[in-house]
Formats: sequence, structure tokens, C-alpha cells
Amino acid sequence: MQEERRLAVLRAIVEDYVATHEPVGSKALVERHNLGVSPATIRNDMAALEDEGYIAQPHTSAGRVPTDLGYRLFVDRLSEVKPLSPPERRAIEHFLDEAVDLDDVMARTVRILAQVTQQVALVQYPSLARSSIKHVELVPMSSTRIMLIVITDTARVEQRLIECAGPVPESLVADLRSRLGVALVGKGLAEAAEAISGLEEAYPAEDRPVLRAVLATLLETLAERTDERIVLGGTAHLARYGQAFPLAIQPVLEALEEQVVLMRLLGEATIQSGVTVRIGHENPIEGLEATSVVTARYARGEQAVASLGVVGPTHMDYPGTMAAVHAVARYVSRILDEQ
Amino acid sequence: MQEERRLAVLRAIVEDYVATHEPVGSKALVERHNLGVSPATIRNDMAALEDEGYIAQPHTSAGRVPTDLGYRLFVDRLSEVKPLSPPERRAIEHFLDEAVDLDDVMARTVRILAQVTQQVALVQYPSLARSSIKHVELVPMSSTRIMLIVITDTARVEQRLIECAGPVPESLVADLRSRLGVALVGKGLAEAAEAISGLEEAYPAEDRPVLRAVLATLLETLAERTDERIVLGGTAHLARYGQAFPLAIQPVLEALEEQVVLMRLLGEATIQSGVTVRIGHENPIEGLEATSVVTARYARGEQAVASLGVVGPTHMDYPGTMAAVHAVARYVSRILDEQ
DNA sequence: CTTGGCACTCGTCAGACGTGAGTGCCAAGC
DNA sequence: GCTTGGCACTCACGTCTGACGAGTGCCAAG
Repeated sequence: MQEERRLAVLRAIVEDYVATHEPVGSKALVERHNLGVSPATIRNDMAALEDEGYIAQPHTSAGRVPTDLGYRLFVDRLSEVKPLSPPERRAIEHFLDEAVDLDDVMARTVRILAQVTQQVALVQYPSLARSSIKHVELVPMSSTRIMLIVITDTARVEQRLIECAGPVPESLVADLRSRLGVALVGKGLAEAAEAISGLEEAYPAEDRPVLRAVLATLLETLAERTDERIVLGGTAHLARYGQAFPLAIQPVLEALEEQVVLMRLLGEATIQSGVTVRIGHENPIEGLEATSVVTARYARGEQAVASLGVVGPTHMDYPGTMAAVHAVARYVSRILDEQ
Repeated sequence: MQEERRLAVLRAIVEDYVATHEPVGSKALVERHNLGVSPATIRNDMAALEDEGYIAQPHTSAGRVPTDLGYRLFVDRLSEVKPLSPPERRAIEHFLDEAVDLDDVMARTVRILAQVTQQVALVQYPSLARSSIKHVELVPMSSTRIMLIVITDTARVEQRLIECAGPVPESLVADLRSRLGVALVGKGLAEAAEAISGLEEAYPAEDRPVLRAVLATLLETLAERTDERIVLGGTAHLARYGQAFPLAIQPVLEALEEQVVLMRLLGEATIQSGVTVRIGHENPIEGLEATSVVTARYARGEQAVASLGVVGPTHMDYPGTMAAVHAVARYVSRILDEQ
């Protein structure tokens, strides 16, 4: 009974703080939410919540502010799903439908996600890991340089320039191209390594160096750079937080410039289904201790492909943000399916 | 004689203000630079410079601050070229040399440019406009969808997905691929339009719709999206300016998110040779009135290809920034030449 | 367990004040 | 005619003050 009210108080504190960005006091609380009790009672509840670590006061004689733990409880147990408004849904759908190619889909996704959430948006390119090879192409760029292109069924195109020690005859390139095509098209990326393993023997020793260079680059392209590309947008929203709110923006911007960091942010989310929320210090990345990250996977058909999400201050509108991230992930999945 | 000293005073003011970011007064000026005259004399000169519009005071009884016009004069007539330090040169060269492909060159260029200048860096992908076609590829993705890929001699790869009304036979794709290859390879992009204009007649009426879709997409790819891609980095440096320096960062971040804006920033620079500097309000873009933009072309062989540059506060170290932009542009040109 | 009362804490705001950097002007000097 | 020292004036900034009020914790009564 009291326990229930205490949670209601926590919910009210989170909601008010998210709305106003100011510490919320007992009196204001009873005025804004009809809790049916007096401020004094609320104060007792607040004291208990503070003992349990869900809220804190910036200084004596100030109102209370939710802690990361408080937000966590709020997200896990107190918040209700807040569906997007129909106009928002339509805007997202419509905007994404107009995309002409994969790059455009990604660019538009970042844009709409940042706009709807009013936060920094991240979108990962579809992973190569589970997609299969649609086409392999070798193009001679000069006598010693060959361009390698791999196209996957997720409509992703990977390109790589290969530098060879000596001149490479056109005929060798053509031959290699057709053999690679036969060996690789239709294969998943994981199988690709085996598929080309026997290929070397088919060629005379003098061609081996070229062959090795091409095959090495090919494997590298398929393995290492797998999900490297992440696009980012809406950084201007960071500056909106007046200045020097708990959120200093420089470290955040710095962190977001590191591809590795972005990978870690989105990578972990790819494991779980549904919407993932990491709050404040739960986030293991330096510079992002004061931010929360909301992510979701998107998929193509049955397979998980990659993740997208947003980064914002811990005092964000969690239900709204989660709904937006969820919705965008679904629409992106659908767009990819249609292709 | 006095005229000469006045310019020396302006130069000193710019240098001091860039170094300290604080209005500079007459007394501090004679102490830091040996001008050989008294503060009172400097005051007279300053009054004259203010009349001419080169400097201004933020409020009565404060020191002077250079105006945009003052910076302009400084850049045009007063600054000496400040060569990069050998370690800086080496760092740039070394870092760029390790790039594995065009994407990597661009990514590394942005990174090194931002790091050396401590500002926001912009790099435009090599323009398609003056490059020629190396290879054209058509890959069926499903029965009704074809992927079009165009590779240029600048090692750039453009991809585009084509949606056809009905199923497209493999044989038609193969035929079209070889014809397009013959018609286009080696041609400049400008000539491409003519080169494919007669192609339609070679096919029976039933294939025309597919043909039209492909050709339309091809032309679009070559014409419209020509130099659209610009990479950007180092935005965290914007936040370094304490807060609310003459530079509010939100509008700047917003402006930098617009591809169109970036195009305008870099596009104009492509016309002129050498390093271009646009100072404060000289910049016609909303949100960037308080920033200066330093840009330079880079080239491949004899042909201008595209531009790169940095965006920073008007009170930047112009000689240093100009030297860095110039050097990076040169090294990028060299890297592209080698390929 | 809830509630009203009460004393206490402390951050914030506004006003007063001194300080010092910097200016403009003027009259004397070179 | 330019340069210089002197001098009065302006004004932003930092510090200090006191008043205010929001908010708390505790306690005793309901």
C-alpha cells in the first residue's frame, strides 16, 4: 500500500523532472498530481526513496532528482508504453518510403529519428555477417591496380582497391572474376572463406602473388570491416540543453566521433531483442556517463541485421523515445524487406 | 609612416586577441610588442582604426576586438605564411599514406585536418564531373530489381537500385551491361549523356520500359548526385570555446548537418585556386555568421577535383589554419595521384 | 500511518560598493 | 605635426550583504 504510493511518487518525480529539468519538491508534487495525501507524507516517502538510492538532492533544501537507479526502476516497472501519434507514424513511414537506395535509407533514418526524438541518432549499416553475396566484380584501374567490389543481398556495396606488385594482365583479371563469381555468388559471408580456399591451386605460380593479394583483400573486406559503418545525426540537439546542464557536451561529441565507441554502443544492443535502454553510468563508455542510450535491432525478414538508436541526457522522455526508436526500427525493417 | 604603424597595431591586436580571446587594450599592446611608442599614441591609432571599421569595442572602457573587416585586412595584407612544423608535416603524410581505399583516404583526411587545426573539418569526395567512367555494372538483385554500379577513374563507386515494373530476363541485363560498357567506358561524365542517347533504338519495344528506367537512373547518378558526399569531423572542437563565446554552437551544428550548406561552403572554393578564406558575415549562410571558413581545392593530376577545409570561430589562427589546409590539400592530391 | 506545525538550511536574487582596466581629450614637448 | 604624459570619466566585474523563499526533517497529535 505505502509501497505502491512510493512508486507512484517516484514516477511523478521522474515525469516532473523530465518535463521541467528542475529538482522537484514535495509541495509541487501534490499540486501537480492528485496523490490524495499531504506534502508531509510525500516527504516521508521521499526520504525512504532517497535511502533506497532512487532519488537524490543536489543540495540540502532543494527538491529531489532521480538517480540513474531511479530512472532504471522507472523504465523497468513504472513507465507505460506511449504510442507515437498517428501523424508521427505517418511522417516516419512517408519519409522512409521515398528513399532511393540503401545509403538514402540510412541517411533518412538518421534524420527522421533525430527529428522525432529531438536527440542524437545513430544508425548502423546492415551487417554483412548474415547476408549473402550477390555479385563479385574485379575492375582493372591501371596496370597494377585492381578494384574489388562485393555486392550483398542487403543491397550493400563494398569496394576495395588492390595494389599489386607488378602489372596484371587483363586475361588474368577476367579469369579470376569468373571463377570468383562461380565460387562465391549465393554463399553466405561466413562460407566465403572456405569457398575460395582451394582457388589458389588452379593458377600457375607466377600468378600467385596477384591471387594472394586479391584473396587477402577479399577476406579482409568480408571479415574485418563487417559492420563498421555507422551514420550519426542530430548532434545539434546536444547544444539545446542550455549550457552546463549535468551534460557537458564536449566529451559527448568527442566520444561520438570514435567509430569504436559507436560500435560498442550499438553492438551490444544487437544481441537482445526489443528496445534496449542503458542509463547513465550503466554505460561503460568514457564521456557518456551522463547520457542514456536507447537502441533497438532492425531486421530483414527473420534475421537480425543491425541496430539503431539515440543518445540523450539521462533526463529524457523514456517512453516517448523508446516508442520512437521501436517504430523507426520496425519501419526500416519493412523497407529492407520490400527491397 | 603612421599608416605603417597603424597596420602594425592592427596586426598586434589580431594576434593578441586570437591568443587570449580577450579584448586588448593599449597598455597591454605596448608591453607585449615592442612598438616603440607610448600607449597614448596607440590609443590615437586605435581610434583611427575604429573609425575605419577594422576594430570595435564590445563596450565603452573595454579593449578593442577586431571586426570581420579587420580580420580580412589581416589575412590579405598582414599575415605571414606560417609553415607547418616538420613533425606536423610528417604526421599528416604518414597518416594519409596508410589509407587503404578512397573511403579511408577521406576519413583520414577529415581526422587529421580536424586534429591539426583543432577545428571542424570538411572534406568533399572527389567530383565525378571531370572524371571518366572506368566500369559499368548491372547486377540483378531479384526478378524486378537491378543494381547499377558506376566506377570512375577517381576510384569512386556509385551505386543505385533500379525498380522495374515487371520481371527482367537475365539475358536482357547481360546484353545491356555489355552495350553500356562499350558505350561508356573511357568517356567523361559529361559525354556520357550523348553516348547513351542512341541506345534505346537497338532494343525491341517490349524492353523499352526497363531500358528507360536504367538509363534514367544512370543519368541521374551521373548528373545530380555528382559531388554530394561530404564528410565532416571534429565537431567536438566547437564545444571547446567555453560557452556562449561570440560563438553559439547550436546554430553552427545545425547548419553543418545540412548537406546543402556544406556543398555551398565547399563548392565556391572549388572555383578559385589557392586557399580561400571567408570571414564571418562574408559567409552567406545562416548560422555561420560568427564563423570563418578556410578552404582549398585538391586535385588529381592537372584537374581540380574537389575541396576541403575547416570551419572555426572568426578569431582563429588564420596563418596556421591556412597552412594546415593548404598542406593537407597537397598531400591528398598526391595520394590520389599515386593511385 | 498520516498530518499540521515549526525550526532550520541554503541557494538565489538584487542591490551596494570598490576596483581596475581602458578610454578620450587636452595641453605641453620634441 | 606627431608624440606624450596627465587626468577625469566610464563601466564591467567581483565581492559582499541581507532578504526571500523553497524545501527539508522532525515531532507530537490525530
